[in-house]
Amino acid sequence: MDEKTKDRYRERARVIKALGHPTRLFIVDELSRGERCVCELRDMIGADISTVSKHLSVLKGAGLVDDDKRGLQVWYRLRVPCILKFFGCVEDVLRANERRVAVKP
Amino acid sequence: MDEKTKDRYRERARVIKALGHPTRLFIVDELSRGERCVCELRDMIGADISTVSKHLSVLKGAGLVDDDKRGLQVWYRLRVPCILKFFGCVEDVLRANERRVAVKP
DNA sequence: AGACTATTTGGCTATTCTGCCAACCAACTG
DNA sequence: CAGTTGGTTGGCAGAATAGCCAAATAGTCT
Repeated sequence: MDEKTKDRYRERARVIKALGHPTRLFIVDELSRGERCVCELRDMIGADISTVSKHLSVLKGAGLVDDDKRGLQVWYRLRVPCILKFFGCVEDVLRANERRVAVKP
Repeated sequence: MDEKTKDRYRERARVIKALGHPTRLFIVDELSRGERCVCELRDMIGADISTVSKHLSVLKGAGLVDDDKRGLQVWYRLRVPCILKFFGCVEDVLRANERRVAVKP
């Protein structure tokens, strides 16, 4: 595998890794319903605002969300909605896993 | 957010996190073309076989692949093919990112 | 200007993840 | 049965992540 191909996989992994955290997954889910400001997200998540802000910057760095300052608040929104379709597939995996546990204990 | 909802996000994140590594992404991509044994994957990846084996066990733990021993070799295959559709979306994100870099340097 | 609010950044510790080596296990071969 | 091959597991050192606090920044309001 040449270096350029490896780089391509690295970039892809970076995008996916950004989704691989419960809090960031929640944020993406929430943003799928519309724009949210950081303080709204912090209230829903219940973590320190600096923690929420860092999660948002991971999502932004991966190109998954965009932000936009209006007055004192910063509003975030989803940049690439197709992500959401993927969540259905993740649910399929989880359902299959539940069956697997039931069948082979 | 109640504890049950958090757990649900944790499970989803675990599945996605399993995909968030260049090597594992490569493996999934390769398995989308058919079954592969560990030694074939090791040759393509060029890492120690124990490293490849551990990546496979992460994927298996997440319910993304299944394995099956035949003779000396262990063959792996994708368990939930819908994953592949997602990769198209990841590419969309990367293309959008390239545009972003071009526009705002 | 000074006080106040919303958010980001820096820094730190604790935890998790990676990848290599060595040891081990399982199935085949002579 | 001894030797060989293909894979997994345990252990460890180094890298990357997460989350909190404190400090810095940027807009608003008086």
